[in-house]
Amino acid sequence: MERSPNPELACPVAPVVDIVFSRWTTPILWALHEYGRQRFGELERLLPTITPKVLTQRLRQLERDGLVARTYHAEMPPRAEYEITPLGASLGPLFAQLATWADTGLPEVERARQAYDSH
Amino acid sequence: MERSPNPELACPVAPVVDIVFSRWTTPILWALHEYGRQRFGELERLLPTITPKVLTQRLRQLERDGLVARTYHAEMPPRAEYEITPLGASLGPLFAQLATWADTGLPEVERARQAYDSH
DNA sequence: TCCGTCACTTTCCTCTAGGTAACCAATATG
DNA sequence: CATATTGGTTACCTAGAGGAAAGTGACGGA
Repeated sequence: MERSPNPELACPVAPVVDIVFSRWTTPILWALHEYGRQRFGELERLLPTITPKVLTQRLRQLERDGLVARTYHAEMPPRAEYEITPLGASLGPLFAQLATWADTGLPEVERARQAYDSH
Repeated sequence: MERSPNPELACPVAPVVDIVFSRWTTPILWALHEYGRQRFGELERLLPTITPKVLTQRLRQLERDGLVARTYHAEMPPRAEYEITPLGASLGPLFAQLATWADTGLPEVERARQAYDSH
């Protein structure tokens, strides 16, 4: 979770990577950005292979980092709603550019791998 | 290394994350982009806390993915040079945008964390 | 003959993100 | 009474990334 003193000295991008890019944080942010405010169970359905433990962990981290806001209604059964904050939404253009790069970049990476793997 | 079937279904950004964003791949790409072609030992000096094992591992992966090119001179002592490929360089604007986001985003994240941690 | 240089390689270890499965509180409904 | 619902929690386990430290091969120089 904590970066050693060096990588970020050499690279201003490194600290952002820690906060935004991991297996599930990116899909969660994307889902909230695409489909708007969602309940816990709705997020589970949008990300069918995530487990409740991990979903809670990532949501808590995103909440702590100010990228996602949680609203809890102590009804019975309870209701919890998650939505993107303005800070989280400010990542939108970045995600869009990443998705654009993926369109042409991923196929090129795939070709490079096949070339490399066949000596 | 392999994504389960789902996260990328929900999020077109996820596959890119695997290729580009990890502890050391980002700093390595950044260093090669900033300072141009570098020898193995020069990279070690630019990233003082990386170990040779990990540097080799990440460079091989970047080479296989077509983001970095390796030139080996079988002299004695040997000489190996690494440089960014056009595909790797095409990530430049993205990294720039990430660095820009970091300027205002990271302090906001820091404030959010302090607010969260003091209940 | 021993030392140093360079680009690694090898072995061993630790740490953590994530997965599996079971459990829980509190209430409404049948 | 049992059951379903919701938003989690808990204990346990595994795989993989990364770190530490030592070794390697081939040669040139002292």
